Amino acid sequence: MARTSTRPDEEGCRLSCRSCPFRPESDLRDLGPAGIDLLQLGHDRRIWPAGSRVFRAGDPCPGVSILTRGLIAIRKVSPEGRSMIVRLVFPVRAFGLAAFLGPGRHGADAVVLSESSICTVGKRTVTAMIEQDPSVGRSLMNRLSQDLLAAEEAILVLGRMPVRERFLRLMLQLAAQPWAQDPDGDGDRVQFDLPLSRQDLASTLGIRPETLTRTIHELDGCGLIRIRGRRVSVPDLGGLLTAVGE
Amino acid sequence: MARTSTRPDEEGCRLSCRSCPFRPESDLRDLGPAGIDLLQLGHDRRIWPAGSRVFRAGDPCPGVSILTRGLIAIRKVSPEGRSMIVRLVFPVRAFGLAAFLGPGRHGADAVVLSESSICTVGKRTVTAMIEQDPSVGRSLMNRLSQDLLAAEEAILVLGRMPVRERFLRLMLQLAAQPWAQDPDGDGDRVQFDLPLSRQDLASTLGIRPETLTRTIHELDGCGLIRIRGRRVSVPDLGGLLTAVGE
DNA sequence: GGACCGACTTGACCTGGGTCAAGTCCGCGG
DNA sequence: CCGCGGACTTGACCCAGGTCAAGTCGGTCC
Repeated sequence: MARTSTRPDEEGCRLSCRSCPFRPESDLRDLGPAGIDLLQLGHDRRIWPAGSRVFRAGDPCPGVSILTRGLIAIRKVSPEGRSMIVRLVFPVRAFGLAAFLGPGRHGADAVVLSESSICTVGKRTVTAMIEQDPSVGRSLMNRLSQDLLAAEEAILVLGRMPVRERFLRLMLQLAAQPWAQDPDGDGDRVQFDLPLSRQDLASTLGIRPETLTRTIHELDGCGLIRIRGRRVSVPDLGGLLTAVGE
Repeated sequence: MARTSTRPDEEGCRLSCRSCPFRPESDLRDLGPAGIDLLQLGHDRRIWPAGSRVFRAGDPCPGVSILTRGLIAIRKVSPEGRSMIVRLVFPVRAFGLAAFLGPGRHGADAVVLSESSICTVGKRTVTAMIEQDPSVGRSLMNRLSQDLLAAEEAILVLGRMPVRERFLRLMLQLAAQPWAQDPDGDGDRVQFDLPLSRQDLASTLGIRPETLTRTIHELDGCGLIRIRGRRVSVPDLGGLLTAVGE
């Protein structure tokens, strides 16, 4: 795992795993006191700057990573050099699990899209924690299952829905994350800053940046969502939800 | 799990799990003698006709299924009614695993594309087998991981490759299955009958049947692959492999 | 401040694949 | 043998999104 240009995590250093505010929301929520002690010794938390790479396709997988803050892209590149972001990792999700529980080598790159704080737990520690608390193994399997179901949903969306709807669905995902603000507090309006560049947005949607610009322009016209630079405001979340058919 | 129009599997009835020719190739390969006894009591093997449905999205998941012969499509349908085959299940693979290890309900339909023989193992039996032989749990996780990696590959292919290449890749997958014949025995030529209708092929590729017809016609012209009705012949497997960039 | 550079936008144009409407083919029942 | 119906094909046309070539904008480094 490349450690280029990372620095120890100030927040992390002050926290013990026992009082870590992220763990109860994470896939390690079921860890008992003994398991937490293992985690305390066996984990490493660092801040990764935007643009850095946590691992790349083919790398051996030294353990499991958990994103506590920021945004990670899982990106695949075809032999001819065509690349696509196949999945986004939001906080507080584990990633690199398929490689850990499966073939032992990563099948894609993990790229940091916006400054992220990542907890890395070594293979040996994970195994020990699972032995200590079997429910941890179950919740990791659960995560993997959810990821597979989400990937199959993504295949449906990519294959059968026009760009405009794909884009709106992505915006809804981003609007559900911790960085989204609700100025009125009534749960209807939402505002946030895009944690991805236009290029990365386009790559996530499987389109060209030019098409993304045009799509944003078009959506701006119909008032469902407003995007100026990186600032996104959704005037009516409910309306947006019905627009994507949910 | 719907059992409409299925009949007990003649082959299956004659076989004991101990001597089952499929198990050593399956995800239950690591089962010890005690585990095999559990399987013997806790499994059910039936033949499913083409067109039948093994489960549908939302169904509770009563266990794990293993396809020993035939072909299954995992199909998702969007709320607006647009549907797509998100994955094909080939023999001898387990399916319905994500629901079993995850949320407990299926996220998609499983449709039988060509007459299939399916071994179903109840939840309780699977749990007992895993307790008996922890390596079984590991190989199921392994399967799930492989499925996720394959799904992410499918996203890349769907998002970034033209129809012609998607089609050739699908043909290569089909050519690697047990039904493919090699008339000369030199491993270069391959022949087989398509186990899917044109409609299902199109649905797997995320295109319309009309486009599929045109693509096949076009490929026929350049000699890489020959398709007459359901008969497929690949004159030069190596050439096909390099054509898709591998 | 100014020069530079990369990210983004805009416009003009093209094309892969979708859509719609006729066919044609084939298997089946009578 | 005929008539029917569903799966597949063909042709004509269209349009979403890709491509290419200029822009413009904003940030950073002297």
